[in-house]
Amino acid sequence: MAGLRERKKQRTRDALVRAANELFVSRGYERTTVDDIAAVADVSQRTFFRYFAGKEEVAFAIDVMIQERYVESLKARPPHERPITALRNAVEDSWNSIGEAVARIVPLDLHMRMWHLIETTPALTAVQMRNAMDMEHRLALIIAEREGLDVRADPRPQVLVASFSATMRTAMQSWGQGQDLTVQGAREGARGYLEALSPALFDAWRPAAEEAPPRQRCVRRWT
Amino acid sequence: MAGLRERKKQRTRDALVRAANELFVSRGYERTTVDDIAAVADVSQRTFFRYFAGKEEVAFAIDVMIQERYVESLKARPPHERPITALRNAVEDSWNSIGEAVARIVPLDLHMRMWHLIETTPALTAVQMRNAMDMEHRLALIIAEREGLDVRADPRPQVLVASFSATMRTAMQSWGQGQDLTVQGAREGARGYLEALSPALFDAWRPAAEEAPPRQRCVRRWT
DNA sequence: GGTGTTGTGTCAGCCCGTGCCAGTTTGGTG
DNA sequence: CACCAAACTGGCACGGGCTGACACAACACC
Repeated sequence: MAGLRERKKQRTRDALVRAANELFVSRGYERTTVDDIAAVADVSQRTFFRYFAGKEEVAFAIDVMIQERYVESLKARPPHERPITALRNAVEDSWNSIGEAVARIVPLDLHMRMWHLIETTPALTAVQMRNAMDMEHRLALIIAEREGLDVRADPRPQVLVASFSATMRTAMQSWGQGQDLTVQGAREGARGYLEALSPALFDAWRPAAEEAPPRQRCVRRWT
Repeated sequence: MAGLRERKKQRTRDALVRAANELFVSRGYERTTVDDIAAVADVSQRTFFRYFAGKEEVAFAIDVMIQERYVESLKARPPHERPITALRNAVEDSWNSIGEAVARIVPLDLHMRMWHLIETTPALTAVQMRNAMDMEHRLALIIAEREGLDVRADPRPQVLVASFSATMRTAMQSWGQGQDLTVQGAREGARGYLEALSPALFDAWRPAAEEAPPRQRCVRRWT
């Protein structure tokens, strides 16, 4: 148990996150001012900016936590799994523990609505995309490590992670547009999209004979 | 030839874009104020905001134009090409005509440096990612149309486009980090990454026998 | 040339974000 | 317990992004 100072800081931080999430969800991101958030959390505006670099950052506090957990899950996957399998299984793993971790800071359904707000607020989707990109770099490094590759010389880890991440994002997006806002629904949606990933790139939509197959000698180049 | 009013507007707009690009590149995005841009283009700050919704928008004026051209290229691809082939060929097509189109507004090397600035400025990369996402939706619609699919019911167009786009982005990124900032270099880099795309998802990195193959019965679900 | 439309400049004002300084709380020490 | 140094906080001023309102100038059309 850390000192009083540390605990106090954690409490104000959580209060700010909770206040921000509630205000954002109830009256929208743009229509919420930093002063509002600070007032609800009972601190000054100046203090808010000592905890978060900007208004955007507080909106992604939960997401960042979730991302950290995912990275840990991936690192913990056994090394004999193939890259894409590890990526997929890490999703399943982290989804099991995320719920309660989130609930310790904000109610779960509040976070769901917050996630939906991010998807529908341009200024926030932009930041979300950049965060996703940063994470892709980290994941590519982990995959490259697992496989003993140099991420600078071999594009495959980066490409694989980027495609995987893009697919997950797409799944989450269409899930958010539907009505079923349960975690279970997201999980099943993601499974379906991931299953569509390889065939979509195999291009097994029509009989392959319609077009001459492209030469794929690239495998030799990196082996 | 449009009226004087129309031409004048076009000229101020181009002047603003050019001024902004030059200032951004020379002293950085954050250290350039809107007043600076307006001053160089010889208009008031208020007028700037009548042409562009924000400081970010003027930074992507050229990119938006390029994106429009790419969409046109894709629409013009013959319908017998398979989706991924059409996407790839549209890249080749548009790269042939983009250079001169850009040069009519800003010098080409200035745009190259601007592109590099976007990659290295967090606030701009975020917007770039969102733009890319918006475009993915448009491309998925086009692909779905070509194939006679419903983009809401079948995730494959969205997944394919997302993976393709992510791969292109990755290629552009590693190209920007290198020294060869010629269009030819970008073209060849993109080819290599695209060739890596399918094998990376096939997972042909190690002998497949190490792990039981995942069931892929999904193809049946959408045929 | 007169008239309505459209574009522009000026001004005031809100909000985000930062540097600065003074006041308060906490943790450690004699 | 008293004291001090470190860390945290609040208040203030200010620069910069962005918007609404209004008056004025430039264009288009008759």
